[in-house]
Amino acid sequence: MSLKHGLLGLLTYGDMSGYDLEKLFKRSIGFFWKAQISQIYRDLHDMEKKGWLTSDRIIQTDKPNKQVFHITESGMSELDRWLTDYDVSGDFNLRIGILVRVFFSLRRPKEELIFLLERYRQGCQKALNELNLGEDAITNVYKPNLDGASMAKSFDPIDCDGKPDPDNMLYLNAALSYGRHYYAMQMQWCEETIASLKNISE
Amino acid sequence: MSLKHGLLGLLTYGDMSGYDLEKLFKRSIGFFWKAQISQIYRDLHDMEKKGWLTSDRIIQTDKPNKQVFHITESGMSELDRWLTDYDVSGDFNLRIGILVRVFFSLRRPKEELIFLLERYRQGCQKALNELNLGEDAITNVYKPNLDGASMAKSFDPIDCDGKPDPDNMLYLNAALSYGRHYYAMQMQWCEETIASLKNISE
DNA sequence: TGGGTCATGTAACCTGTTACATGATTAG
DNA sequence: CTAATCATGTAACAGGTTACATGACCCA
Repeated sequence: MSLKHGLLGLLTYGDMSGYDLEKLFKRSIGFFWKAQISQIYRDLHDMEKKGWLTSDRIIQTDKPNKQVFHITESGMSELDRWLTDYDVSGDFNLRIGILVRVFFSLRRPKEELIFLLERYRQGCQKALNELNLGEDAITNVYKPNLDGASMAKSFDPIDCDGKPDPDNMLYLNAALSYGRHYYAMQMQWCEETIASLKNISE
Repeated sequence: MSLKHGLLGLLTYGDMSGYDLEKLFKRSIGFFWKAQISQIYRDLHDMEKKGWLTSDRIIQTDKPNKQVFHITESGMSELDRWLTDYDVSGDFNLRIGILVRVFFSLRRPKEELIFLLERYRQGCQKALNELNLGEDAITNVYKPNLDGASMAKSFDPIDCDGKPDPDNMLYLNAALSYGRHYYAMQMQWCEETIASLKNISE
């Protein structure tokens, strides 16, 4: 379980609607956890039923009305419970689809796998570029597109004087650093594997 | 979707029961895709309904009876369709729980995260050891514990003369190589992150 | 006598995906 | 005129997890 906890975490920075959350999610946790907007809405309503959130319906005339969620004491303690009890063993239940594909490659021509790995490498490169863009956006005087109450000002790791919050940046950097390691590792693996496939087929 | 395709792939090596498949799965694809036995049974029955498999009930007197599954032409073509159409984009829908945990670490004492990362590093070390043990078992005249009809002889990447099948080993090695890269990368990331956390707190 | 292996599964649940629907406003 | 953005969701489905149940045999 974790989309719920991701959303709880983001809601500690301020009250937001599902729509706001999705955008913030994409620019932050989204680099290592993909979420569908439909699931965000569902989980928000689930969490409201559990008492982890409350919500207010904001009437707007120029735009559609919005439902703004607020984390409760109970939600806060659930978040802290999750953080404290976090069990790493679940992280070793891997599901790396590409390796299943590689494993059964004897059934297909070698060129097909080389082509596939080339596409995979490109995908990694693209993801790495997006990660670096996201990092730039955050570290270089990044400002979320606030429109008053809707977006949490305090999410911004840069404080009011324009200086980064060193602790928040530390954790953000740790996560981004994983991303860089991860994609670089995979690109290297692709290149090595492609090379070994080409050696054999010559 | 992919447990089904993993099972289809293994069944190309020979007819097996759900129980046999689970053991074989653990020693092969299991290094990069974890499966529950209950799901294996369910998916086998689903696939039989779809016509990808047929099954025979084998009556045994000393042991419980078993249901042995056989891949059909239709199952073979589904496997090949999946191999050919494999879409890498799904592999970039990451869900790396530990990074969500790291991202919200400002809410918890630093020591807690250091402790968590230390456990994570140990988990990687353990997974890496298991991978190496598995590799040894396969490359050094590995023989699956065959008991006649139940286990597929042809799964063994070592042929009848005791020499490895070079092509099959190539794909197996590519997958194992990913595993080594993957765990080594994560261990390095843990060490770097722990070091940076300790620097700050001093 | 107790625990492990053999061998099968069911049921409830949780999580995530895909496709669809509505309808106004705004920018190119 | 068209596409995007704002803002909300529902329904059906696919995939994975957890807990439970049965019952015999074998080994220490």
